[in-house]
Amino acid sequence: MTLGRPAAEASPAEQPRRRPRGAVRDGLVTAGLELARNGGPDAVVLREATRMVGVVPNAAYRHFADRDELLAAVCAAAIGELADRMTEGVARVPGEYGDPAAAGERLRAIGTAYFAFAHDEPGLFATAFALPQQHAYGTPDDAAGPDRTPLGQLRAALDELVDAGALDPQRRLGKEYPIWSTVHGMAVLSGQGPLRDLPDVDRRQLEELALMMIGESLR
Amino acid sequence: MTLGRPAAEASPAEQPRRRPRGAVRDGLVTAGLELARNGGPDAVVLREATRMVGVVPNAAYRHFADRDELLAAVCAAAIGELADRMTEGVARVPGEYGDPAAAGERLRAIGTAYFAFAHDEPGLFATAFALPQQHAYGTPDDAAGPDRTPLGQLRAALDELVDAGALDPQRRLGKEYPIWSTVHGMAVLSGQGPLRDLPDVDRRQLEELALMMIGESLR
DNA sequence: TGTACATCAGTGAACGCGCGTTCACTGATGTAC
DNA sequence: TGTACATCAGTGAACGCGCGTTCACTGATGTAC
Repeated sequence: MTLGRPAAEASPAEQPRRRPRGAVRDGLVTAGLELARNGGPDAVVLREATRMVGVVPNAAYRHFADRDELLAAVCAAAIGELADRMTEGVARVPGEYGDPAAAGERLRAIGTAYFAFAHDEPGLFATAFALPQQHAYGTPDDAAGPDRTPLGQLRAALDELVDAGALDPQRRLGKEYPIWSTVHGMAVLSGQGPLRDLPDVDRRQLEELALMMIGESLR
Repeated sequence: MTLGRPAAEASPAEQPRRRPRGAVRDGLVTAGLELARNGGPDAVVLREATRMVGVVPNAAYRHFADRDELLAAVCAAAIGELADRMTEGVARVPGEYGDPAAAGERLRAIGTAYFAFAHDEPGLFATAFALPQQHAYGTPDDAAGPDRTPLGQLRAALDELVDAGALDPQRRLGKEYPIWSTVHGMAVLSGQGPLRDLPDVDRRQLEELALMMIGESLR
């Protein structure tokens, strides 16, 4: 898998050798993301990323202070992929805002997307939580607009349940954290964790149990 | 921190140079455990462990096929420490077997011990779940006798709740997994995870919310 | 009880590896006047 | 519009590092007869 041109087969003066602004940086992040996809955070090797982009290793230092800063960017991208999956899952649920049943389904869709991401992309999932220093998990990238982070989307789903009258505002307080924990814990245990060798059927059943437990705790 | 004698200051022929049987192997595991305590699974470096024991690097290969086998032993030891903490926590709860309130407290003690271990020993906690290949989590080391593994102890607590009449046997089925997930998820998120920078007070509050959610799901 | 021999558990030296990172450089691009 | 210069984004070469692992060896311990 090669991104950009490897130096070996350089274009024969047809194009300026210079890449468009930001292309190398973007390429490094994309390459790092691919490495993370296949091997988790430890596989995000700076030299390998530069090789994939077709650039000399130290060129990376024009764009990142060190390897950790590259990893941070990759990590943010991984979180973004998880967030996208959630958004898609939620969008797929019919029913207008405030409908109690639909609100419940949307919350469930968030959990399901979480499980699916952890299962389909174990490397990215691990990377999303291998934050070298930053969070970017609960803090919106923009001050305005809806919070598209995973935690933000979970909060929105719970808020809708309250608006729909399906959840007592009193019991809403802080509920996102135990719920997140339950989903995350199951994803970890059945993914990389001790339950990772379970057959698919069993795993799905455990995931279902987790979602049911969450449902119970909202009733 | 040095275990055993470093080769430098060898005893001047006072003792036979030979260590008692199994001492080097045990020393390597102990050294590895110490490394894991301070830096997680990645810090379990074979050469460093041999240095701590005071033995030449390749001596380790008399006792382990490779680094992964050493890590597996260290990982098992870390799981053992977690299990010990649970056992102690449960033992500290008064009230005889079958008393509903006491049974509930014992289940809670298991969760509390889990949180405390994750918080006090983040390196060991991470190592306990960095299983290179094996499980040893839900499978008892002995066919006979009570299951002392973390999952085994959780199961026992739930079984007692059933025996005490505090939990419908119907609802008992598979409950250990969502419960484990909730506790594990919270431990991970607030430990190494995105919530790791929370002040102690807030963290404890979230842990409490997780335990409450578990309580609700048993009612 | 004594001898012969196999096994065990260590030593010493070396290997190849790939990594992150630094240095001095160069040529293209963008900017000020 | 043209020139002078600063900045940007790459190259090329090299570094030190510590790791896991292999090889051939040696001397002590345990075992068979």
